[in-house]
Amino acid sequence: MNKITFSTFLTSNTDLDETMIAELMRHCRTLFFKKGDFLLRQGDTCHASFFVEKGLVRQYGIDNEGKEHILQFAPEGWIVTDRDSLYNKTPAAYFIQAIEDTSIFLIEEELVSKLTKSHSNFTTFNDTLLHNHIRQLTKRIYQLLSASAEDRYLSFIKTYPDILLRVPQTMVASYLGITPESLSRVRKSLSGKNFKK
Amino acid sequence: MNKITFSTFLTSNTDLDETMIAELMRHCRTLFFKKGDFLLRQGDTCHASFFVEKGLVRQYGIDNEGKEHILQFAPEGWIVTDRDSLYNKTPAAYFIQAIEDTSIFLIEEELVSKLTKSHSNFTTFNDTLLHNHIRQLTKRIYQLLSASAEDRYLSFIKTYPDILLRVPQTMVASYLGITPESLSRVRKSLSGKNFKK
DNA sequence: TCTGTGCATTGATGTATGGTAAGAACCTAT
DNA sequence: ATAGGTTCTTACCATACATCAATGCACAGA
Repeated sequence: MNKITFSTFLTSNTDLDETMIAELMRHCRTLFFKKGDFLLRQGDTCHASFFVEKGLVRQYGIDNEGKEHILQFAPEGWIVTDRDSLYNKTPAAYFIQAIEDTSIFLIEEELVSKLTKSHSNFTTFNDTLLHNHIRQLTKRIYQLLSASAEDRYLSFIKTYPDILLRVPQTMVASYLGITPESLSRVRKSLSGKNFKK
Repeated sequence: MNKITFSTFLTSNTDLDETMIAELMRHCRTLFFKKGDFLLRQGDTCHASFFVEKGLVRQYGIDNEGKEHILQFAPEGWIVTDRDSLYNKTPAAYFIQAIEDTSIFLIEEELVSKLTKSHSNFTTFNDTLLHNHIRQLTKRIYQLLSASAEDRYLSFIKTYPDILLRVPQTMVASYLGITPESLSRVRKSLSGKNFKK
């Protein structure tokens, strides 16, 4: 996967003008994380949003039995953060971790809230992010309520074909809400179905 | 349940001043829905947010097998809308329906976006709503991934004891992602556990 | 090259939840 | 009070998915 800089992302996906983008760039910095490093730990308070320039990140939680549950993957061009912690300045409930060597464009919340106050363009951009997030979360809930493991897997393949190839199946299973063993069986059963056609 | 007007809601939950609240009131209206009436149908485009003054509303979808899946309940003091449809002006994917006789304070999106541009207080209020929604959705996903039907039911009881008493168990089951029969068994098993202690 | 470590697969078996069908309990309207 | 609808429960059986344990495989490090 190629690197995507935040500035090209903004140029092609928003109405923000050159001046605004340049200002953003001046106040932010790029950080590098090795595979396995944490961008945010459960219990920390989150102060920034993370734009993934290169690499891959996951957000996940650990339940009382020690099992991991993945809320989200974020590859190049995605923004990931703990919105609850960020907005309410409370300890984060989830971890954010690099699962490949990753370069992150760090956007401090302080800067965001400053820009939001002064530039309505930027407010709109932020608003769009929130709405996209809500749409995505709602769709996921609906799927968890209505679809079988197999259907959820098929939908995952279709929606995130790129991610599928970059993460271990264990993590895909965790995202889908099933065990790795079950995912293996789902895949086997699907491959059988394809050959029969 | 007692009626909650939008203006008292705003007074006690936001920073909005009297003038702003008065302006909002002037441009909005209250609508009444009978039990079973639809505030929004799948396929319609949503143009407003619905503040529940009195009564109870649900948002739900129907899958290809004809089964209903409830995304959300909204009792007095809650705001419900189809954010995707509202923001992107696309056809709604879900229904919004009154499940009691309900009085709704209708907030046109056009008004919201006008106020958002001119009054930063109102922008903040709107932003808070979006963040609260995201927090709630994320928590729900995490529960669907990690908790058993019994645990989800216990959590529902704890979080929405009022709603539990006002909706048929069929709907609670649909919200939890299980069948009414399973919910009945979960309840039976729980009542057994309580007596044994 | 050997070896360890993590990941994927498989089989045997267990458990949670679903499907069906019947009846009981409860509303509501006449 | 009766009838007709809906909701809830229960019993029996079916299925989806989990758990446990063993094996194989690939790849990184000594």
